[in-house]
Amino acid sequence: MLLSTIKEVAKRAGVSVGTVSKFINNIEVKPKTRMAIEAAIKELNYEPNIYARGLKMNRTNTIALILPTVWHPFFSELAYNIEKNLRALNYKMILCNSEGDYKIELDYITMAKQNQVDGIIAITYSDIEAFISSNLPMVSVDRFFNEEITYVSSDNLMGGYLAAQKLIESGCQSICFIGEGSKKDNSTRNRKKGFINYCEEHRIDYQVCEMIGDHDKFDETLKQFLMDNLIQQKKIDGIFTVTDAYAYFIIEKLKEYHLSVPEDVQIIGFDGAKSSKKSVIEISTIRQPIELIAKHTVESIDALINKQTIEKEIILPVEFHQGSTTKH
Amino acid sequence: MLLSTIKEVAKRAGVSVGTVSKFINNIEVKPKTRMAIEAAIKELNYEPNIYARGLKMNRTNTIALILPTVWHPFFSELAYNIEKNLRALNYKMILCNSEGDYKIELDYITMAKQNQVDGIIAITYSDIEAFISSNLPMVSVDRFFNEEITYVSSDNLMGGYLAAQKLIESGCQSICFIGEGSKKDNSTRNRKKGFINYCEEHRIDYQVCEMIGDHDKFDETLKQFLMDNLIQQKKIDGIFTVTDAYAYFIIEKLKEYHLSVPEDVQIIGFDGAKSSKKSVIEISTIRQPIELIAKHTVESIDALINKQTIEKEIILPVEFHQGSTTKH
DNA sequence: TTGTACGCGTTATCAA
DNA sequence: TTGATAACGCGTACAA
Repeated sequence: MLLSTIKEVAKRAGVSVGTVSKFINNIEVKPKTRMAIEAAIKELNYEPNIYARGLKMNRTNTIALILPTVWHPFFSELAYNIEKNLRALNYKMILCNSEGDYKIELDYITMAKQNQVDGIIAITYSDIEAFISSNLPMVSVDRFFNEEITYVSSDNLMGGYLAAQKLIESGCQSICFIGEGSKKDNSTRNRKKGFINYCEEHRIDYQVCEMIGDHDKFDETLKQFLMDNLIQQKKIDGIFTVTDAYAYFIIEKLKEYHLSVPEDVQIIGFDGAKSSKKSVIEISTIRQPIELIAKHTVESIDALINKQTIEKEIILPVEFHQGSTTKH
Repeated sequence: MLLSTIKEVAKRAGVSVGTVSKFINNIEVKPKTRMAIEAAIKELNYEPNIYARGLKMNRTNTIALILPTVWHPFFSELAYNIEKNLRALNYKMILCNSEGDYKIELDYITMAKQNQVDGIIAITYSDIEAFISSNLPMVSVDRFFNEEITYVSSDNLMGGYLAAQKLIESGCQSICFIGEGSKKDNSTRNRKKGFINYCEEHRIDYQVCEMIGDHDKFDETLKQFLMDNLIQQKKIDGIFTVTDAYAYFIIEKLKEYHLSVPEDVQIIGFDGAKSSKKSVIEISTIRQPIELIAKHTVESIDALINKQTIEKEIILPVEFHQGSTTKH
């Protein structure tokens, strides 16, 4: 079961390599020669060597997907859908878990530049612009870099707005936003902004518990915030968290103090990812259209690779998912 | 920021391509020439073309990971860890979601044969042996094919045994195994077998609710089983499910009939995967040593690629995780 | 220590 | 319609 080359196939079929190449690439050949080539390929168990082809064509049909970690419901659902869409266009996908580490991200980008891949899909909050050359097609998901770099994102602004609206409509009197952001991460900033927009438009009092950057202290800050506003005094009865993960975390914390959700406090998260195809979303949340994100991301990277012109900014609609953490 | 070739670097540095190649591959050159080459590389923004190298060397430092879907807690945790281990050995990983579809699996294997990858790591229950040539290194995870194909697996037999033991130790009087298997899938069969072994060794009555192959009817079978043994009469007070996913499913079902876990029925699942690094395992379960599996799998595939001799069968220990679905 | 020249497997050009 | 041959970028004998 050894592999053979196009040369051997040509010799066996009694034709030239050029003709075999044409056949492989679906260019018309005489029925008779076609049959001879087909037979030779089968007999010799021939498979085209993609690397020789890549060398010649400067195309490998491979895309790198760089994300923090696939070990996370949102990213695994996204990675699954992106791979599915890529495969439909005959691309392979190299999975790159950067763990949000700038150095690892650069390693992957270096790899990409070595012609390993035709393009990059990245979810990153590091400043990697400088390392992206214009001849390396890239699509950013969730993160805006600059006017040049195509990006695909959920409508985070609308998501935050919707969350505030739903909390109020479900009967909350006093609501807050809880999250941990980074300066770079405009998507989480927009979630907060949308939330605030709604509150200010409707003259509703709101609070924000946030910590930029310094992750270590957030636990403490959060605990203090919950103490002050929920446990010692029930000032707040509605919470919007920047991600579902935070929502789950807070639900656990509240349990410890015997506050019940949604009776005492209602909570809305953000993401709406499921940990597997069959599982269900338990909490109330703003759901990102993951399938759509994947679809548009792949369409964009494919268009970039094929030098077609495309929208540089794609914002996709979110929707509210009613779960068990808000009242009907 | 255009890419340049080794030729251009050589010209710029005033040396030959051979010398540059040596430098790239860490073969000693004179300090003076080294500096000239280093400068030229920087100036020309040179990156070695991995495909030209791969063509020449017949190595690409890329591994294909074939699994049903990364959109699943167990597989995403596994994929994450495998990629991490591969990266440490300087391999890239192509992620292949086969959705358990034989045809898609073969497509990926064809790709692998075209020299896209140096080896395959596969989690599959299809009969793909025939398509694996001996010159394509492969490690199977969880599935035994034959004596030739290296495989890495949890100790499923011990897991089933442990589950039965723990249920009994937690006070169960009458226990059962619930699962859906396939004829090919020896890992789930072993879970059942271990469970039965314990019961028979200790002369404990047990039941089995199982369906091989025909997925459509399983829902109905299961419902009937629960009706007969739990809802109408409380015959059973301990359940071992073949995976965590089934455990969750059954917990939901029991809720509908107002049976509470673990008070009325205790449940132990199998897998113990977390949906993200930070999340916690809620249910009682037999935990697979995912990190260890990843580590040994990667070591094995690397050894195979480098033609080293290795263990053909690696069985790794499982452990019981105490969660909220069994009594202490 | 460095340079030359060939080959890896494929596609593209052009002539037949 | 087919065949011959020159690239593609790199590694490596072998020669200098």
